[in-house]
Amino acid sequence: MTENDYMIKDLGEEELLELAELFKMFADSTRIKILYDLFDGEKNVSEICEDIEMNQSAVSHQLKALKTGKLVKSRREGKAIYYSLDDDHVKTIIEMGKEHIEE
Amino acid sequence: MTENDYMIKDLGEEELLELAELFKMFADSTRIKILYDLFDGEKNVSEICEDIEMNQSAVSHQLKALKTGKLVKSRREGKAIYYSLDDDHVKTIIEMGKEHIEE
DNA sequence: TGAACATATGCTAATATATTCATATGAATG
DNA sequence: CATTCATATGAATATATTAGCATATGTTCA
Repeated sequence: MTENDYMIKDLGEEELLELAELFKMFADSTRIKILYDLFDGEKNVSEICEDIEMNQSAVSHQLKALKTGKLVKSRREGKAIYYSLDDDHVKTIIEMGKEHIEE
Repeated sequence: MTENDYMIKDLGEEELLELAELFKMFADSTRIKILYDLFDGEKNVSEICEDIEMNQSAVSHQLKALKTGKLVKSRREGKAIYYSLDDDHVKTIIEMGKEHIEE
């Protein structure tokens, strides 16, 4: 690595591990379907289950993972809980992946 | 609204599964270390092993996964085999992830 | 208060994945 | 052409992850 290299390499071990954790969120079919479903905007758990055709328990488990990973946020409205994307980067990251596979 | 509003929703089940497969490549610490190591440019297996401090077999196995996923390419030069990133999107995707975790 | 509804969670079995070890392949060299 | 060096690969083990079931929690409303 040279001093004048324009590409700045500034990720340490710790950050790379964090990155791997982040990408894990997108690396499962159920989770990526949920994220993509939320591109439309806020939805409650039942709606998500219908849209992606997965049972409630599996969806809840994955929503929890996504929430822990700070990719979605939730708010309660009566009995229902509404989830939405928590970060613009989610869309951007998926878009980048999309461009890759489209080649 | 957000900078991502222009984006169309046009991914089907099939493509979402492909996307999950793609992101799996970034979702493991060994693989992301290898990819990031290759930001510097082409390196042979021994160099990569030293850089990321993993044994040769583990690195070879993950290089194979990355090659299957079309994220790296290789060429032989004598006894050594040199690997390099096969797609500009690799850098972009990692960069997007980096921006996410930096917030 | 209790029944009905929406969601979450603990546990478990099935499955997937990563690492390591031992060995194979393939190239260079004396 | 036998040895050494670089890398790949197969098998076994260890570990992680997922989905589904059963049940718990929390909310509404009669």
